[in-house]
Amino acid sequence: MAGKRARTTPTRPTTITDIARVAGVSKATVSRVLNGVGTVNDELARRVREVIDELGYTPSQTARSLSLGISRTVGVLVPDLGNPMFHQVLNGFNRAAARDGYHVVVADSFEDPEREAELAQDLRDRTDAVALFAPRMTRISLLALLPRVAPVAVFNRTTGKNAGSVLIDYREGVILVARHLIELGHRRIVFLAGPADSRSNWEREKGLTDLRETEPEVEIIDLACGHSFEDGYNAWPALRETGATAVIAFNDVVALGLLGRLAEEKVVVPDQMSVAGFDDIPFSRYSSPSLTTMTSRLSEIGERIWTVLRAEMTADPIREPVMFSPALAVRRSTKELR
Amino acid sequence: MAGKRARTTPTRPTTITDIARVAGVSKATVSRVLNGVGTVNDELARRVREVIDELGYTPSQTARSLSLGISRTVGVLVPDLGNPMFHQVLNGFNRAAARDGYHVVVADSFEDPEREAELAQDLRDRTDAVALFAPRMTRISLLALLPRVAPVAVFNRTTGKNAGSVLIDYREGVILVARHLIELGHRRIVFLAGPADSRSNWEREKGLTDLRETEPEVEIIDLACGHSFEDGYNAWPALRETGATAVIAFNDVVALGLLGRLAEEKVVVPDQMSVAGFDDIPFSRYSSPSLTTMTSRLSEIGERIWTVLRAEMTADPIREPVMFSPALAVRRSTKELR
DNA sequence: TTGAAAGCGCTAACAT
DNA sequence: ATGTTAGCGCTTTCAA
Repeated sequence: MAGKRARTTPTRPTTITDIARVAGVSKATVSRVLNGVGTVNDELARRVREVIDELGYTPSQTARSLSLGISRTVGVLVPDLGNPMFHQVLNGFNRAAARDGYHVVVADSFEDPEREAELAQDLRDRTDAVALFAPRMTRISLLALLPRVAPVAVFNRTTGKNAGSVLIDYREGVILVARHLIELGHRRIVFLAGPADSRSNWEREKGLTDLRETEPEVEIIDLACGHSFEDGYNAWPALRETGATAVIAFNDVVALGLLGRLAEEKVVVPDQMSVAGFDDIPFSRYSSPSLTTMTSRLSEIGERIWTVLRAEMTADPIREPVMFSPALAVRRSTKELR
Repeated sequence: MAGKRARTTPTRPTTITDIARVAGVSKATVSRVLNGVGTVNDELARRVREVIDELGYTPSQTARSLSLGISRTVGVLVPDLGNPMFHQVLNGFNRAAARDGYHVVVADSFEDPEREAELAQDLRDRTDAVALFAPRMTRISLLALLPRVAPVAVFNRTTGKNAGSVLIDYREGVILVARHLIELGHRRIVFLAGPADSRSNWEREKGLTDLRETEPEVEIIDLACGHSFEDGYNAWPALRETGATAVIAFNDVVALGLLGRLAEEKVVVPDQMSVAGFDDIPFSRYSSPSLTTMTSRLSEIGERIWTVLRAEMTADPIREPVMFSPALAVRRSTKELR
C-alpha cells in the first residue's frame, strides 16, 4: 500500500465523514441534506441536521469547489483599495454579484504591476472568474494574461476584444471639464497629469490634445503630478509658476490635496483659482469649497462589469467594449474669471 | 462501476495530468518540478517546463489546498471598505502577511451584521484563517462565531480571550482629545456619537463619562450622529442648538462632513468652532483647515493583527488583548477659545 | 429513499 | 531519480 495522506498540516476538524458516521448514515445522505436535493426521509434529515449543529460542522468550500468544478465566487483585483473611486465601483459590482448568488473576494496589488499577473492568476485559480480593475501592467502583459485567467472582465482598459471590458470615456470627460472652464473665461489652464503609463491618464491627455486644436486661443499646460493627496499638495509651486487661473487635476484625490495646499497658501478657491477633479468621490461634495468634478455613475458601472463578467462565463460573451459617458458636476470650486 | 464524476460545469482546461501525459512523465514528476522538490533530472525538468509554458498551465489552487490541507491564504472581513481607516490597517496587514508568504483576500460585509457570520464562515472555509475587522455583529453572535472560524483574530472588539484581539484604546483617545479642547478653554463640547451598537463608540462614551466626573465644570453633550460624511454634514442644526464651541466627531469622516457644512454655513473653523476627529485618515492632513484628530499607527496595528493571527495558527496563540494607545495630532481645526 | 464508490486535481509516502 | 497510488472532502451516478 502506498500513498498515505499528503497533509502537511492542519486538516479540518469535522468533515462530512464524521457527520455521516455519528448520524449513522452515508456521506451521500449528509450531502443531500446539506444541499437539499433528492428527497431524504424527514426523520433522517432531522438527525443529520442535529449532528451538524452539535458538531458545529460547515462544509469545506475547497473540497466542494474541487468536486463541483465551480465555486460561485469571483475575484476582483484592485491596484489600490485606498482610492475611493474603486469602492464605488466595487460596491455596485458586489451588489450585482450577490444578487446572482456569487461571492466576491478582493485582492489589492498595491500599485505593483509586477505582482498583478501573479495575483490575478492566483485569484483565478481559486475562483470562477476575475475582474481586473484598471490594472497597472503594460498592455503586452495584460494581453498575455487575459487568456490565462479567462473568464475575465477588465475595467478601464481596452482588451482588443480578448475579454469583456467596461470603460469610462475620460477623453470626453476631460473635454467636458475643460470646456466648462473655458466658458468661465479661463484661458490658461493647467492639467495635473496622473501616472504616465495609465490608460486613464492617456485618455485625458488625448482629449486635451483634441481641445488644443479646436480652441487655439486657450493654453492648456501639462504638469506631471500623480494620483495621491500628497501629489496634489506638492503640485503648488509648479502650478504657481505657470500663472494659470484654473486647474484640472488627474482625479479628485489630487484635487483635494491641492485644495488643502491652496488653503494654506491663502489662495482663495474659486476666486483666485478654479479647481476641478475627476471621479466624484463621496468626499468631493463635502470639501470646502465643494469640488467641481467629472462624475460617472460608478456603482452602475460596477453592476455592468458584473454583467459583462457573467457573460464571459457563458457561451456568448459581450466583447464589445461598454463605454460610459461621464457628466459634469459643477460645484463651488470653479468660477468665472473676473 | 458507480460514481462518475460530479462536475456540474466547467472544469479546468489543462490539468497536471495533461502536462504529465504530453511530457511523457508521471504527475508526481510534474508536481516535483512545480514545487522544486526532490531532485528531478535537468533534462526532464526542462521538458516539463516547456510543456507547461506551451499549454499555459497553472495549477489549481483549489486542488492544491485540498491536498495540502492549507492554502497559505487568509481572509479579512471588513464592514466597510469605503472607510479609509480600514485601508491603513489592511495595508500593514497585507504587507506583513506577504512577508510570511501569505496571500490575503478581502470580503466586504457592507455594514450588514446579518451577513457577517456567513461571510466569515465562507471566507474561512476557503482560507487558513480569518481576521475580523470590527465586525458589526452582536457580542453573542461574535462569541458564537469565533470557535467556528478559528484560527481567527479580531480587530477592535474584545473576545474574552476566545481569540486573538488587537484594539485601539478609544477611551484614552477621547480623553486626549477632550482634554486638548478643555485646555484651549472650551467649556461646552459636543460629541457626535457613532453607531450606538459599536464597541468603538461605546469606548468613546465611556471615556467621556469618566471625564465628566473629573471635570465637572465642563459640559460634554452627546448628540447621536453616525459614521459617514453625510451624517457629519447633517449634524449642524442640532449642533448649533447646543451653543457649543467645540465638537468631537465620532471619526474623521464625520468631522470632514461637518467641516464641509460649516464652510457652507460660513461658520469659521477654528475661530468660531473647534472640530476634532478620530483615526487620522490620510485626507485629514489636507482638509481646510487640516484636522486635529486622534491618531494611532494604523499600519503598525495591521502588522500586529497579522502577528496575532499567525500565532493563532500555532500551538500558542496570543490571547492577551493587544492594546494600542493613541496620540493626539493637533492641527488647524482646533483653537483657543477667545 | 439510501448507500457504495468514483472522481475532481493535486501532493507525498512508498517502492523501485 | 522516477513512478505508482492513496487520499484530501466533497458530489453525484448508479445499483439496490
